[in-house]
Amino acid sequence: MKQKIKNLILKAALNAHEKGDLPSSEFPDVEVETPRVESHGNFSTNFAMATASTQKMQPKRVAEAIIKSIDDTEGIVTKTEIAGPGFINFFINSLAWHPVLRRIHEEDDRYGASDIGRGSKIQVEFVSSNPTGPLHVGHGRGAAFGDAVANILLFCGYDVEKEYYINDSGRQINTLGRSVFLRYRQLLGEEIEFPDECYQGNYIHDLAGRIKEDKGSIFLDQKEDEAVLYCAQFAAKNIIAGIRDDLKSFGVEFDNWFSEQSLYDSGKVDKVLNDFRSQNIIYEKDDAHWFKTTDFGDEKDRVVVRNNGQTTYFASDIAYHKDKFERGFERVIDIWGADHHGYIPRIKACLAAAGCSDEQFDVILVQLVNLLRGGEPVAMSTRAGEFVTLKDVIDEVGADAARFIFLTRHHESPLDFDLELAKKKTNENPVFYVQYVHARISSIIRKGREKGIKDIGWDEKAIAMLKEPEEINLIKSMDSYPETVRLSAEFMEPHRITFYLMNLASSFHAYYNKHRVLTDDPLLTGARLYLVVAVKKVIKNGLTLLGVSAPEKM
RNA sequence: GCGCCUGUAGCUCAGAUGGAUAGAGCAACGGACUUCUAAUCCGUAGGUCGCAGGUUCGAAUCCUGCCAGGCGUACCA
Repeated sequence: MKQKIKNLILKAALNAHEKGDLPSSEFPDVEVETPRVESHGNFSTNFAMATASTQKMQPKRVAEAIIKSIDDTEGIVTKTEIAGPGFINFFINSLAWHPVLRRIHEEDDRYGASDIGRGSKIQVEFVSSNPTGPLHVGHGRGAAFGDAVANILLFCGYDVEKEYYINDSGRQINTLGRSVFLRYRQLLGEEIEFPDECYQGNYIHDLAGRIKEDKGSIFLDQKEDEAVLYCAQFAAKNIIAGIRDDLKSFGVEFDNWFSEQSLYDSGKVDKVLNDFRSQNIIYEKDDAHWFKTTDFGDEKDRVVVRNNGQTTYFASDIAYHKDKFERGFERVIDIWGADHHGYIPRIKACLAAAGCSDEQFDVILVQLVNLLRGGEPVAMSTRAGEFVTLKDVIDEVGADAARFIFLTRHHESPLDFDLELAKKKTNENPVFYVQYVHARISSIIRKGREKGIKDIGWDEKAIAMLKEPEEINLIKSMDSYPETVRLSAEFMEPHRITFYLMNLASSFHAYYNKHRVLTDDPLLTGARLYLVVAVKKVIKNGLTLLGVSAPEKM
């Protein structure tokens, strides 16, 4: 509808110019918005004000000229007015909204989809938690966010690949192996002090126990290096499998699991370091190798090879990001926890050095999650290995509630996640509020079938009976869904869809409480069913993008 | 110290990339179920958009400075 109004305005402006009412044919983009106040009409444009200076006319005069030239062949506009400093307000004929319903029924689960991505290859990398322990709540937010972004981009015509980067190499894996090995020795009766820098969680105990069951005490007689290596590989493999399971029960599946170690095995890390050496952007100082990231906007240079000869994680990250672009992605999105933000200039420096364009790469930071229970903070300490895992949360509140709540905030806004609130089945908890719409409509449909009411499809005469303000309101809301999806994709902000759904749900509940769908009038009943089924489709459509289910019954 | 993020109703947050009189939910108060699911709805009340300047027809939104909170500032990831 907004697009139609835009077209009307642009045509009117061109007409007015031809007639000589407007001196210039240069026009800015037409911006049409939905005013907050109803008395300002259904749509409003600042076009007259925006073009006034190039026309060298007063905004109100421009507005008059445009209104005079509006050619509304479809009869969608009932009234126009000039208001304030030069706004043009449009009032829409309520019957003109009805075709929106037909479109929703026709496009069905593709309603709101678009081709703004034009099939371009885009990679979304998220979660990428180290395989040294289970996922916690914060990872859940990243997972819900990344998955929703990927869904939305796919829906908008991008060729999306979801990737998880596994840091299965380097120091922390060695520490993991040592942690498990030490617990293993303790289990076999040795008295050893367990160092602070080792991983403390119970899962380390469990893994050590499994090794003991499988292999007995054989590692006590082997070289420590080999034993640690075995423990590390065993532990990492099992932890990754656990992460994969947790994500799956959270409804998140990746297209690709990318191993850091593979970059070493294929020689890609060495190659990129050598390339950079030959470009003289890696130099030696204090027995270490430094990448001159300051040449590319970073505040200080960064070590890529330590003085003990080991590469840093940063070395493989250079190779990794270069590899992403070599795989042909036109755009690469990294989703990180906000605590890693200091790392952005470094990665941008790599890409600049490798000749990749800044515009093709974006980092989206997701703020951390404060876990609460009944308003009180839940104590968590990663060091002491005491934390609420993502699995705990899914088991307690359910994947739907968790995912939805994670998406009720802008990603850069910190989020309080209250376990008690997430379980509440009241208006305080928006998940059920939205899902309830779907269940209610499903129930109406079932009741209708019991009564033998048949679907009418698109019947102009019947649909014309939909003229209650609450009905028009619902249609207007659904009309704006495709735009919401589009903006949500452009800004990579899934929370727009969350808020949209809460808003649509509110309009529906208001309608439901005031009017009956199944009435004595078959024609009216048919029309209202047609309306309500459209609402059901849009609700399901939006929930699906967020990765939340749409239940038939609650 | 420097960098990034945040600051909007008592609480939790939106605010369509500069528009008209600032928007929800919760909490508070008052109402609505013999009905298609009350996990719902209707009404009332609630504001110096952190503070101070600036840009312009017009600022919660853009610029500058300050205040408060969070995070970061490794030869850890």
